[in-house]
Amino acid sequence: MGVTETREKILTTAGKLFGRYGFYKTSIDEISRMSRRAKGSLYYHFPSKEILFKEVVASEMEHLKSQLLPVVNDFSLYANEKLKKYLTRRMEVLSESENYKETLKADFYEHFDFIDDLRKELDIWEKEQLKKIIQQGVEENIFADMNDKIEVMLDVFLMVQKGMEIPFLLQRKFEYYHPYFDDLLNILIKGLGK
Amino acid sequence: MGVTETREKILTTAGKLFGRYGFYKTSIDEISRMSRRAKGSLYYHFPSKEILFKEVVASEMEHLKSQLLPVVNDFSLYANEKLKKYLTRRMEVLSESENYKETLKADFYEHFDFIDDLRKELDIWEKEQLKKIIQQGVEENIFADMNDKIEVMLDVFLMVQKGMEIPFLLQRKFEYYHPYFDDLLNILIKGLGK
DNA sequence: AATTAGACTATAAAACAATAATAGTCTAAA
DNA sequence: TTTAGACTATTATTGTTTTATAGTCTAATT
Repeated sequence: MGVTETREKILTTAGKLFGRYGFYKTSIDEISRMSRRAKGSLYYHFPSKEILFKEVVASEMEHLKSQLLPVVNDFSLYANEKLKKYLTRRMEVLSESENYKETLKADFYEHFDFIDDLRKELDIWEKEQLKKIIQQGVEENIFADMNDKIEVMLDVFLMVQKGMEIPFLLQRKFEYYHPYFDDLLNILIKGLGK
Repeated sequence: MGVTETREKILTTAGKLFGRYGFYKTSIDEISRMSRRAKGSLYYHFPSKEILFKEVVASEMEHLKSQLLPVVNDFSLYANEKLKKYLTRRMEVLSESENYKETLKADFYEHFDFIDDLRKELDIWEKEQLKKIIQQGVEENIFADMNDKIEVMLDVFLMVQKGMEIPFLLQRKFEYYHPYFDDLLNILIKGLGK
């Protein structure tokens, strides 16, 4: 039994339990029992329940990145198609990311502030990717050049994304609005156009 | 003391209390006490606490409409400016509508289904107004004609609006994002453009 | 160095029962 | 149409006891 194996087992079990029952309704003893590892083992690898949860969320965020990166780096796509694909894929992946959703829910009534730095990190990463796409679009002469306004616009973009997360991910309206989502993106992309 | 006077007094007092303490933390006895009307009087005018609250919300919605209608009917404005003014005014008015916000909060954990029909009514009204503005823009040759797609686009519009309500109205990000809101609207309007 | 079982503690949550608050009704009077 | 106030059935609240939980520690095992 290697070190990585135990750590990984704990992490995936915790991911499933937290994802299903939420942070508060999942106990360390339960994770220990279900992963078939001693409690001491959990605390050998993770100093606290919060940090364990944080790592679970972090791995979901890594998964999101791993799904988005190929889109960003696919240079057979024009910037407008790329942006559309990016945003669609993003929602698809997040709609399966139970623990990310859990943090959204929590945000509403209690707020897990121990997750804040992860969120900020993801925001920065996403802004970088979106910036690349928009700059590609400017070079391809399909997006208007916003010069110094680009940073502000990226903030607006993230805000809109976040605004949609609650109805889409928590109120399960993504499936319902999926057919219209395409039209919304078309408007957005046209709005960015030259 | 006329009939209308008592009804009105109860309604405004209830509006203030519900707006400040929420539906559950405001009691009928409190409303009775603060409005200086007997409990029997409340029940003479309003058959239940729920319906009283509903009327309070309804009056906030009427206020919103009264603020938006002059914008819609101001034909000195081009459709793009009009749409921008409409959406900005909408957020401004709603950010002061404490009981509307209360229903948003409730939507999240308990959901007041006795308010659903009011919401649906407002949605229909808003779609009508937005439709007028968009059609005006098409006639003015500044918005692209979306023909049969217009109904779908209106749904998308409402969805985006609702998506923004939570961060804007509940998480008080409206003030923070206010300077960027303008840029967002510019993109949206350009996206609708010819 | 990594893992285990299990005892242990301080704190937080659940369960329960007693008490108070509340929505809604009713009456008799003004 | 409005009032004061008594009344009831149902919910909340409060305080107390019991149980569950996060986190620690140890001694043994691999």
